[in-house]
Amino acid sequence: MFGFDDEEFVERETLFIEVILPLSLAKNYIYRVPFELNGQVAVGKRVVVQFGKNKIYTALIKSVSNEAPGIYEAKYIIDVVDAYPIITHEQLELWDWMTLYYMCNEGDVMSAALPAGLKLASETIIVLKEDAVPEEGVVFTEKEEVVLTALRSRPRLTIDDVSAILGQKTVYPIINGLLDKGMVYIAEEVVEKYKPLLKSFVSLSSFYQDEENLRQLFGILEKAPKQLDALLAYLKLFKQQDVISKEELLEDSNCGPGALKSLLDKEIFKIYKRPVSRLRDHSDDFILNFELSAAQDGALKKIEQEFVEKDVVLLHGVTASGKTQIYIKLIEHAIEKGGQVLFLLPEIALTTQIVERIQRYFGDSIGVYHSKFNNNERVEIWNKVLNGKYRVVLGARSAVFLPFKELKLIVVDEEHESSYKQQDPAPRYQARDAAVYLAHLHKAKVVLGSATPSIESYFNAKGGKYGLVTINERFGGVELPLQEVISISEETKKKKMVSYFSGKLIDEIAFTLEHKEQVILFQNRRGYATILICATCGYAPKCVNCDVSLTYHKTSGKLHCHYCGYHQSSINICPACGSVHVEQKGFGTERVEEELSLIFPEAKISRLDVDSTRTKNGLQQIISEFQEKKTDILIGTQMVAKGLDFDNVTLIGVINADTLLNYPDFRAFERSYQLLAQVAGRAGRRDKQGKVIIQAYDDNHRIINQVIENKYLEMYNEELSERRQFNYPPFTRLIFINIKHKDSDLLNMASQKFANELRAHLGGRVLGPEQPLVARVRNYYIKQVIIKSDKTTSLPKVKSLLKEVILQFQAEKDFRGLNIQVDVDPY
DNA sequence: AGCACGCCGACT
DNA sequence: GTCGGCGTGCTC
Repeated sequence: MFGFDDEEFVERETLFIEVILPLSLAKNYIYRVPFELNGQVAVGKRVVVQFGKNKIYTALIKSVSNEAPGIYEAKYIIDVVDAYPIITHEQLELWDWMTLYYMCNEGDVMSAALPAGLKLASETIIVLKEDAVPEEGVVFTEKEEVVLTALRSRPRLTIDDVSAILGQKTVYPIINGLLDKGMVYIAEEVVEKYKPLLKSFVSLSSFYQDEENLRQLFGILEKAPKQLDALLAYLKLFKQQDVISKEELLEDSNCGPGALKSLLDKEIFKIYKRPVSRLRDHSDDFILNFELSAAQDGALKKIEQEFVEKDVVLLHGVTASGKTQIYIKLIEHAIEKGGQVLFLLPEIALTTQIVERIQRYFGDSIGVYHSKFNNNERVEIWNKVLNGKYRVVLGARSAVFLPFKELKLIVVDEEHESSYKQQDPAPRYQARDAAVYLAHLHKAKVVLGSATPSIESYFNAKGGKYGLVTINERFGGVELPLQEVISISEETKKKKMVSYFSGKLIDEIAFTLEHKEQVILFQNRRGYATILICATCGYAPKCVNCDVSLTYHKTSGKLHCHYCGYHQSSINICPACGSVHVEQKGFGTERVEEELSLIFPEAKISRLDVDSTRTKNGLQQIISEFQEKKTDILIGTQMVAKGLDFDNVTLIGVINADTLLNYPDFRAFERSYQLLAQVAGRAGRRDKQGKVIIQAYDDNHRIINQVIENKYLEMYNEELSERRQFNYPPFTRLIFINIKHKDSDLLNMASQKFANELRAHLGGRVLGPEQPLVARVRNYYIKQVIIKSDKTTSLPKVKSLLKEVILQFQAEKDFRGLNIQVDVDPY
């Protein structure tokens, strides 16, 4: 080709790129591409850019254009990192959606999405100029001298190093001084954090690959039996596999490293290094052979049938109904069609058998992705998903960010779990919802599975947006536990209550212990007494921050606030009137433990709540002691309902279900039902039917019966229609706004004003500032304002209004220092 | 996120 | 006087 061809033209064009920086910034920045890099820039690749004075970051190219920004001169990019885009088009779309939907910055999403290993680290490095001679008349300060001396023994120092050497934080004046005096310069070093793991492999040198030479070698090695042994082991291994690692050879040949070294010295063997996977090998091709039960098969067919019309199906299957097998079949079908599958699990579930079972079933083509893995491993999984080596990925919420290419199916197990919602750093996303959107981008299907579905998923299923499939029987003939609701009022009348326990519950506990089986008792309050109250004047100690009653903890002898962690020593005399009649009202796990030990002095009882597990390893120790049957009875708060599997528990008692059913909002009532259903489903073994005893006052019997009869979803209906009656929109988009400040009075004032401002814009649908609760984290007070926008107001509209109000608000001089976090929780 | 700049109080 | 604290604003 001669003359002006296209390529030459492209090279002459000046390109500008919009990049996302991995920082929480309100907008993206535009950089200029030097001609020589024109051919390399592409959307989805990373670039090295200088941002600010002397910081270097890797940013991601969001778009490429040839129009220069009008007002400012764009900086040049330093380099292009990737040969190929590491972010797919769909991922960028997901990021976009997330920034809008959860009201955060693109940089927040990028930081959350990329494993740290793909974000390059930059370190500012100070280097001594080799030929530097101070100009005449230049005097160094003492601190400058110290730094210069340090640089002479070690010519490269980071800012942190200088800070350490001088023993002070502010080092910039000194470094600037040295820069001005021409003694040092700043070098920026971008370090790629990911290093592949190299492993040593052994191979026979090419000379001995020849049969004749090899035969002669046997003769030569006759006098060195260990070396001969190594050679034989090598040849044997070579028949089975094409590469042989150093370890394998040493292990198989019982020759020491000495013998191997001599073979290397004699150039019989060669060592070469190559990158290997850090991940555990699951090459054992053990196949779980199972047949679906009729119920499972029916559910599977129904799901696939629903998929014709619907993109999302809610699978409501009772505890132990064998949802995993259904997932496996669905995954199999998706893989057969050449697709990739994402299997989302709550964080805690990732360490349990379900992962192992699926891993065994699908072998090498499966990846596991969650926070316990280090950066290198995460990058490795990322790459394997990108190049399609992994067909199935099991992961916690952050796995929605992986670079899928052929996504066909997403399974969200335990769909109701709150750990799918990221709480603190932005982006505060709900991974289940993000998964639905991700699937939409890939035209993939979604199964949401749960024994206790979330209210929003049920709502979507009921409204016809999602399909609904139900399994009502347990898998493999395991019987549902016998469930019995005991009336506390009636037992009291009959004088059968002993402390907090009904006669029936005590009998059952005794019976269970006799049979060397275990008991879990559930009481959803911690501490000893819920309230202390003066019998004479009615005074009750309250938290100084939160305006809630303090709970008495006998173990610590203190009064604790369960909201903010505030505590003070307990009282025996009423501080208001001096009376000695201070009564205890309400009871928690500590009290249950104490009372129970009086009735069963022989039994070994332990307690599982936030207090008893506060010490390091506390939780693990309590659980393993119970699993090893060193404890007979475990008393716990809702922690006992969370995915714990004990195989010898045949009795579960709910001490007081009424405390569970007192709910101020629909989130709380949802959680109550879930907890109750989870607890009630957990008793029993494969070979023995379990028992569940639920104690409650009469008014709540109907609700409890319905929950345990697994008319779980009907409960939602009732609640929803009740709310409709009161003209209280059952499904609102909630926008939580946390406002933080160090000064609680100012915060109270500001949140009132903020809420009023919002009301003026949004028409009276703002709640929260009236609530007395002000939580305290570190030295900040936190107040929550909640916007309930019903479906008549569009979410983008509410958001833009909200942004406006926040900006306006933060501009006010009185309220500076106010930290406003927005958290959208939409339905 | 850094980092500079500017404004204040407490010290050689 | 200036060192060092923190609040504020900016980075293409």
